[in-house]
Amino acid sequence: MLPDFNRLKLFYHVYARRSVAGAARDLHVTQSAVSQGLAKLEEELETPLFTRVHKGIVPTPAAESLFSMVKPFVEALERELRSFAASKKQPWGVLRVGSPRMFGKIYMLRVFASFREKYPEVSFVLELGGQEKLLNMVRAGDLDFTFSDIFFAEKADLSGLRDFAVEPVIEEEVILACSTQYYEERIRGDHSLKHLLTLDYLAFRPDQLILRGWFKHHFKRQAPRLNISLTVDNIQAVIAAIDEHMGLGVIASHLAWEQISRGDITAVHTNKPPISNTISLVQLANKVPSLTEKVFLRHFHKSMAAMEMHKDFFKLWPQP
Amino acid sequence: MLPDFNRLKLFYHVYARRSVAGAARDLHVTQSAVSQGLAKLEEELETPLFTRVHKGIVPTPAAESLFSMVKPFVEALERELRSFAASKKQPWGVLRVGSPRMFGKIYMLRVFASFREKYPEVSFVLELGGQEKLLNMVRAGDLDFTFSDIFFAEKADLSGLRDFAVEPVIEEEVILACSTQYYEERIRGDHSLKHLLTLDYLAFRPDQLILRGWFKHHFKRQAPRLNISLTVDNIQAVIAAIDEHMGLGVIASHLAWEQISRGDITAVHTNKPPISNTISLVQLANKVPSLTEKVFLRHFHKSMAAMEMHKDFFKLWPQP
DNA sequence: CCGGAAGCATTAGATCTATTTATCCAAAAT
DNA sequence: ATTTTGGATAAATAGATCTAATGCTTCCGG
Repeated sequence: MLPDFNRLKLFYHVYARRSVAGAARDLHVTQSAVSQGLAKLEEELETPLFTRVHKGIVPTPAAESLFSMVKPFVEALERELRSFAASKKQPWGVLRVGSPRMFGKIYMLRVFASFREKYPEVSFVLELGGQEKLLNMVRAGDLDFTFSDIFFAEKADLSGLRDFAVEPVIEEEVILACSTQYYEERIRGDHSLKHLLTLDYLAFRPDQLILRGWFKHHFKRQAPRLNISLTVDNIQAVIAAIDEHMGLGVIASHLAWEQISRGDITAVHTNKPPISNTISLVQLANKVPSLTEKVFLRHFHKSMAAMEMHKDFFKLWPQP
Repeated sequence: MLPDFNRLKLFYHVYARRSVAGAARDLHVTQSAVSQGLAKLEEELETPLFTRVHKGIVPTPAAESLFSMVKPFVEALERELRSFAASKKQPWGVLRVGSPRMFGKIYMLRVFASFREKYPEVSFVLELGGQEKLLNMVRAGDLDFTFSDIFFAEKADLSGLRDFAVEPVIEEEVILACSTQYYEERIRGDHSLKHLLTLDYLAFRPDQLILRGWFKHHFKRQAPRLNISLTVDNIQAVIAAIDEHMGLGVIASHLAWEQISRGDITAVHTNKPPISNTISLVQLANKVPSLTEKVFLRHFHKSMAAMEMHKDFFKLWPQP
């Protein structure tokens, strides 16, 4: 069906130089090789590409139109090759990373911004979404890597993780919290399941997965219907709702650290340690990371390390 | 420098199928061949194109951007191949023909029009101009063929005609003519060189080549300065000027045949036969004509044959 | 007019490389 | 446990590509 592509490369040189011998020089082969190759191409295409004249060759219309498609290809290819080479010397190009919504909005955007200050040649595609979707995108090559939290995930399809390399990058303490005022009015130390079920809840996303997760972890049973006073897909909005005394929400403690230290927000502990939400970097195990990727991940880890210095502050539990 | 093009073709299939084994099936080779070829391509580019996962491969960003340039090329190539095949079954595409201005405007446009009635898939590029320019364009492959008149050419570079095939297609009788009224008033049978030099002339193009040619032919000497009353590059305008009694112009007799038969225009003969201007079809000798070309030239010759039926009417000379 | 030189085609033989055959490995499906 | 699937690797081979040599034709310089 398609002709031999190397002969098209040969044709490209012959046409560009309008000369068999010239192309031979360009390609560092003998004139005979070019002559034979060209003849074979014409045979393959069943179309004469050049009419032979005394000392030289003259392209036919077929050659012109063939060249008009080979030329842009060769040129694009050369550009491509140069960009491959360039991105081996310095970070360059697009980095496509996935992240859980919360983590992405809070951390990643900041890291991207600071990275781009140093490497403006690198741009980012940030894909926010559920872990399953993100992992599938990594598996399909649509993302270079993704961040993923194990807890928030429903049933981590651990069997399918064979191909992935998973590296924990940060641990969050997941707490159920409300405003101190709400706590004083409605809870006053009664952390029993029965009592908690009478209160108002703030759901992060309609599936209430996170709330259910909290109850499952702390009471070993599926949470029954909860009074949902607000559903919203933005964790900052959940915290704002807590501030407004609208009820209880599950958040990462450090996200509301200021309010907690000031005493505006209070966590509801049980006798079990709080959920530890590990956020991990997930990528294909055998992937050879590009320079861009390596430099970015080094930058990312540095940023995380800087935050880890506050790590102790983020721990509410064990209670004093 | 550039990678092996056949491996790019291989890459195209591997990427399209996201599978080494799949590409092997497409290409009718073994899985091993594809695996090795792909490995070599990655080596050539010094860039991993796929990361190997358990049962399969996942494209890297480099593969994506490479594919984004290979894909349009392959598709364009397939289209091209189809159009090559199509134009072997029926006339198709563009025919680029050269012609002397006069001949082109008078004859060629008509022939094109009638051809396109039958083969609307064929379009034309008509290049009007001097013979040297047109021959060079044929030599360079910019025209498929050209029509050329030998007489009107200055010094036909006959040495350089080795590569051309020349085939006469029509003979014109070239005459010096004026309006009968002008003839009666200013010439009255005195066709001597001396007398003729006192008259007014109409030049077709500023170089006066044609007028000079007429004098050289009939009096065996270079024509001295002539009174040029009008210079114009359109032969119809020359005839119109003759009609308006502005002077003498050199034209092909058949172009003013009606006026001549009506007695409105008179030719100035000498004792030598008039110039015979042979218009020939010129093309590269070794060229294999495309189907389009063959069909068109057959059509052209038929049209010419139809005109040749009037051939006798076009002869003014020998005078009765 | 004659002997290079330039440009391409052609042939036969040498070289190279793309492909196959065969084997292996790991995970998934049966 | 066994088979199946997708891929990697090593060695052998078949086939394509390239070179060397030669011929052909035209142009050019002496």
